[in-house]
Order: sequence, then C-alpha cells, then structure tokens
Amino acid sequence: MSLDAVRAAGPFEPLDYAPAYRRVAAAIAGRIADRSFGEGEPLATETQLAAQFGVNRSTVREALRELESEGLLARRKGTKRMVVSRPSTAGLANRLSSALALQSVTVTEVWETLLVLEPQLAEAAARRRTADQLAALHQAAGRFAAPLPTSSGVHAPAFGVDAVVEFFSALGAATGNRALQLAHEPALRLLRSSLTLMIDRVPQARARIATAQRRLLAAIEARDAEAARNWMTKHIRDFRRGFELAGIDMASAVDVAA
Amino acid sequence: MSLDAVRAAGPFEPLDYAPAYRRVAAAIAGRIADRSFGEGEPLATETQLAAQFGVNRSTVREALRELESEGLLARRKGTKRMVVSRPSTAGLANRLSSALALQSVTVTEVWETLLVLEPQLAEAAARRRTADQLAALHQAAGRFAAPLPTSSGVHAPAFGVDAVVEFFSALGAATGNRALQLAHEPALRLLRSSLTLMIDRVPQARARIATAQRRLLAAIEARDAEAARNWMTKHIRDFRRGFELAGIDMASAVDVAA
DNA sequence: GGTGAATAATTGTCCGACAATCGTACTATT
DNA sequence: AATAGTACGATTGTCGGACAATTATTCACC
Repeated sequence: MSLDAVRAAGPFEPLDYAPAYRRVAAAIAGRIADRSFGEGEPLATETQLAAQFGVNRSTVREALRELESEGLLARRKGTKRMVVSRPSTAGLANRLSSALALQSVTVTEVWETLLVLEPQLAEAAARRRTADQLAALHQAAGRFAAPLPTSSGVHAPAFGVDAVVEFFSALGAATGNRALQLAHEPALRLLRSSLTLMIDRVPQARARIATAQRRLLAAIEARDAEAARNWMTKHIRDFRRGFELAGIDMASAVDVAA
Repeated sequence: MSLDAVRAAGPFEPLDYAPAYRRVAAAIAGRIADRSFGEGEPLATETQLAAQFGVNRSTVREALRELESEGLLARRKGTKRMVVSRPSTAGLANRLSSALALQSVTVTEVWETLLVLEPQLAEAAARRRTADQLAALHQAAGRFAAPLPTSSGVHAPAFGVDAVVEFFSALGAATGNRALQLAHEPALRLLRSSLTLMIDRVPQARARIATAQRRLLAAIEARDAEAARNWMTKHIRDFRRGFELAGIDMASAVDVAA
C-alpha cells in the first residue's frame, strides 16, 4: 500500500512541520501583507532579525532570499539595507510568462487568450482612458510606425516587436483596471517570439499592424468603445493569418526570449 | 551632482555585480528553463552543488531558497531531496493574487475582470470540455449545493465559498487553455473574501448561485457555447447585485484571506 | 554649511560542526 | 515469505564564529 493511500485512509492529517527559515519568511511576509511594514520602509538588519526570531543569521538570510524572490523585499542598487516593496506587475508578469513557457503552452493558446482579452481591454480603454494614457498609446504606436534609426543605420531584423508589445501594454494600463491588466501581461510576453518570426517573414505584416494601431487609436481617442473592440478583434484575427503566412506551427510551444 | 546624473551622462554602464547566490540560482534556473533538467528529476545535493560551483554550502542554500520560492524546485513532503518542478498554475496564482491585494485592487476591478473573462471561459469550456472535466464541474457544483455535514452538524458561516471558487477553477481547466486559465485564477482568489461576506449576509445568494451553476452545467454538458456564455454573464452580473445587497463597498480594496 | 577622513555597522561569503531525519541494507521474528 | 526491527551512511536544517568589502555615520576641519 502506498504512503498516500495510508494517509488518505487514516483519521489523522499529516502534521506539517515547517522549517525555521520558512516560518521566519512567513512572519515577515505577514507583516508586509497586513501593512505593518509600509512600502519603502527599511527592514531591520539581518543580525537584528536573527536576534528577534531567536535564530541564526544564516537562517534569516535564507528567509530573506525567499522574500526577495517573491518581490516583497528589494534593495535599491548601490545600497545595503533591504526595503519593503510591493511586487510590480511587470516583474510578476515576467515570471508568469516563463512559467507558462515551461508548461509548453502553445501558440494557439496564447493567441486565443489575446483574442478573448484584448478586444475587451480595448473597449474598456476607449471608455476610461485618460489623456496621459492616450499619449502613451500614441507614443508606442509612433515607435512602431517610424522606428528610430540606429547608429549604424541598420535595424535589427524584427525591429518594432517591443513597440507592439508596449502598445498592448499601454492599452492595459489605459483600462485603469490592474487586475485586468495583469491578466493579459503574461500572454503579451509570450506573443513576443512568434511575433518576431512573423514580422521577420511576412513583409506586409508591419503595414497591417500599423494600420490596425491607427484605427484603434482613433477609436480610443474618440471614446468609441464599440469600434475599438471591433478593430481589436480584427487585429488579433489578423495575427493568426500572419502566423500562418509565416509558417508558424500554431500547435507548437511558445518560448520566451532570453 | 547626483549619482544617477553621473550614470546617465557617462559613457559607462553601471557594471552590475551579482552576488554569488544569485548567479548560482540563475545558473540552475537556466538549466531548468532549457530543459537540461527534466521535471521530477532530483537535484544534486547541496554539498555536490557547492563543490561544482566552487562556493560554500550556505551560498548554495540561499540560491535554493530563491528557486524554491519561484516554484522551480520542490520537495515531495516527507522527503529530503529536492526535485525539479514546473511551477504549477495554482501556486503561481496564489502569489499573484496576494500581489494584487498588496496593490489595493478594488472589488470593482476584480468583478470587472471576472465579467470579461468568465463568459468567454464558459463559452470555450462548452466547446471543448472533456467528460472528465465535466465531471469535475459537476462535483464542484454538487459540493456547493449540498455541503457535507460537519461532525458537529454546524457549518462554517460561509460554507461553500471554496466550492464556488473550485467551480470556476474547474471551468478554467475545461477550456483546455492554460494561458486563459492562468489569466483568471488570480481574480478568483480575490473574489473569495467578498464572496464570503456576500454569502454570509445575503440569504438568497446561495440559492441563486446554485441555480446559475445548474444552468451553466446544462449548457456546458450540451455543448451549447452561446447559452453557456449568456448564463455566465448573468451569473457574474448577479454577483454585483449580491455585493451591493451585502453592503460591500465596490470601491474598497479586496483582501486575501489568510 | 559643505568636505573629507576616520569609524562603526552591515552584507556577502566562508568554515566547521552537530542533531535530526531519510534511505537503505541487513537481520531477526512470526 | 512477509513484516518488523536494527544499524549505518548520507543529507538537510541549524548553529556559532570569522573576515573582507562595502556602506552608513560621525566628527573634526576648511
């Protein structure tokens, strides 16, 4: 009989012993979560923490690494003391996307997610965008349509991919809904690799994207939610055609660029 | 002149020295990302790693805590050796939701996210659900409609909240799209606290939810995507009414239950 | 008041140590 | 033969102390 079977049968729950470094981390995380420690506030030094918890400094350090990796602690560069910090959506989205990539998520899945999310985001953005957010969208679109010449005069093959991602990202910000924004960020990162290939291989892709962005911008500027949603739907559908023209296997796993 | 000003002006980029524990973590993470280390494979022991990297075991341990917290390493409980693991969407979603809570995301934002996502998820689930996934949905719905009696015969006040969350979660799984699934998980967790309040305070809430789940199940079982989407939209809209009846301030920040 | 040297505090890393636990091989019991 | 007990090495969790490099602070000095 397997151990699990025994556990499932018996009346006792497995008693969960947590090592000290984890309990220390949990204690500090709790204080951050309930806002006993405010953002930017410097944490006590390792020695002090060790004394307070009654553990060795090495143990405290292991706990700190854990919290640091969760984004709850950070260090301004060129400084020693750790400060409490709120995990940024950007940092989170990065880890999320690499996690998804590790699960071999397919291009289809990513594309479908965008098809679900982006039109709704466009609609919300058209309704609620501020002037600043609109400006950010314009800027991203501009960066894509007229890429800055590099010093050597030669563009990287798929120059502009970043601008496309930034455009979508700015769209997310323009919804004014952080939960919604975070929901689409991972998909955006995962779009990058396929999009790079596409822009590389499909000559007309760049122009089509630029056009779509112009229409979207016009709709969002005019606060025409309906139009924004429709154009976005077209835009995302167009991506799919682009992927196919580029010979991208939609059933293959996406990968995250390093 | 500030240090930043100097840095911005000068021709030199700030050389970023990374502490050893971070480089060790990055090295191991790289191997996991490029699949040199397969899932489930046991990692070398701390002493071996220390020898290979030429650092002290303490340093290795700090690196391991980092990777562990990222979900790249895990330990089967009751065992010593660490094994390589792919971060689970469940674990990720938890951290995401606490991160969002720390950013004081409002009930409105969470609700709107659900309103955007869930109808589409329902639609996709109706199209693609397998028999197993349908069974999981049924089970979650059953758990909510007929909660198991506890030993004392008394239910926790808002008994069943977990079942609701589980229902949505099962719905996400039924879409067969992991990216989409991950997108809605954080919002689900954040729903919990408001939902608990609502079920506690609004007597008819439980019955309304149960009815909605039945309709949804029927539609998904019949693979009627249109109906599934419509019922889900109604269902989520109903949540909002429930929140208002419960006197929940939609503009207040959600919190994550411990 | 600002400057710069002297001093203290802090982090990153190392070493060595030990108890508790896990895995395993081996033995004894029923 | 299957089970229970025993012995032993390997591994992790935790501790104490140490030291160099870097950062923060103090304080005299212009």
